Amino acid sequence: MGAAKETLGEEQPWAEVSPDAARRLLIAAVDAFAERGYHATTTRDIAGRAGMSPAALYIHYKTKEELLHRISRLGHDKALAILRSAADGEGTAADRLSAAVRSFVRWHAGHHTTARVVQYELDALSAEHRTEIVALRRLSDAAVREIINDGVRAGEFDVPDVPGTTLAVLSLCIDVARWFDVGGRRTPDEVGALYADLVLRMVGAAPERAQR
Amino acid sequence: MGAAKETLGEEQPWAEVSPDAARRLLIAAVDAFAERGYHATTTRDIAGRAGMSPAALYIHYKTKEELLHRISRLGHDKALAILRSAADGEGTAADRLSAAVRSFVRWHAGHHTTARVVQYELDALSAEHRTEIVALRRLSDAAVREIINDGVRAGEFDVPDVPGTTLAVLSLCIDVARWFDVGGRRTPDEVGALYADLVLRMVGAAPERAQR
DNA sequence: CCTGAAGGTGAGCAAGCGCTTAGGCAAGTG
DNA sequence: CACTTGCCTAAGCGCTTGCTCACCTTCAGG
Repeated sequence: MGAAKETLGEEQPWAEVSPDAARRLLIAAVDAFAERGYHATTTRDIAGRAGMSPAALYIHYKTKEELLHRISRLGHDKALAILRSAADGEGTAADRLSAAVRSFVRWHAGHHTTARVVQYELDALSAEHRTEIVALRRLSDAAVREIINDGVRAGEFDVPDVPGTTLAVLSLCIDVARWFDVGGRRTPDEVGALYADLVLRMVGAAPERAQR
Repeated sequence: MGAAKETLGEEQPWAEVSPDAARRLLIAAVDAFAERGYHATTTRDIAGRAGMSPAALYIHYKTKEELLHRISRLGHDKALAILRSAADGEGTAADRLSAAVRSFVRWHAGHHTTARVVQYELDALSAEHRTEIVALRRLSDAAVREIINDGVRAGEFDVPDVPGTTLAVLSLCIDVARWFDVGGRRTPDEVGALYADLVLRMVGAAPERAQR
């Protein structure tokens, strides 16, 4: 399915950020924020990682917070696109929920530095930027809730508390960014598969392999 | 002061911290760290919330990091005690897993300010303190894994990947501290009940509709 | 009464912070 | 050529940070 867009998964991250110096600064900021947190990161550190002087940062970004906002915005856009692509796909609700969780988790594990900044540094955003981002998060919530509602309507799922289960599913996936370790034994693909199975259990979908 | 009654009939939190001024400072630090994060909190802010001058902090604590360490240590001790109390209880593995999740989640929701600091400010600890805390976390992991293993051995659970599922269960519970909102519609008890049900589904325990 | 310990304060230091400014250099355009 | 434009740096400004220090107050024991 979607053979023409097959290569999009391998695209260069942050390709939409230009010019080159701005992208280098943004990547350096992602690394630094993920490693130490936004407030513990200095603008000198970011510029240093990008191989530039501290003042260079302010040519491409108005403030340190604008850098965080750009990262958060792009990351949330990407995360939402992943969820929607799965939600709008073909197949049963179980198929779509499984695909959504698998790809969402794979992204959080594979891009865990970015995801960590995106998911855990919201408080550092300005009030306006935060409300903008929170709106995006509600759309993610709606995408997942829609799949679950479809499954319930179709009789595939058994979910007593749809909003609560939606919250739990998203929370479970998001928290992958906190604990995922590149040096660990699990690959992003493996975690995605494990989590897809766990989530299908949470919604009471009939197990595919054997009935019990 | 403003922080509502978190005790739920239990004893006064932080009762083990003395003298009184040290406890007031610690409670102020918990509030400030939870609200703004460790690095964004100033020692002046902590002292101010406790109604004291900035210098007073250093009579009771050597550094700002020692304050965080004390909070983190006490919080992890409490969380581990909750898990172990449920793990060592009576009943089937499903009963014990359900009880563990319910009380663990209830604590994370009811004491979400403390839990937020405990779970999300580990990186701000010094290297030595962090390894001490990480050891405690491994014990929590072991407590949950033991219950799940018991259930698998007894034929109560169907869990293909025990370490992975253990990780997911703990991750799910911990993340409650991130999103729980006092102003929200759910009480800590309700979230605990919902999550206990979800976790039983994750381990493939036979649904006990009568049980709640 | 005096004395010393315990617990507090006001003032402030050295370091580090986010961010600004003045200016340099290379490339493109009339 | 002169001039603008884009990108970058060295220097540093004004402020805040974690933390210290000289000093004050309270109070129990002799």
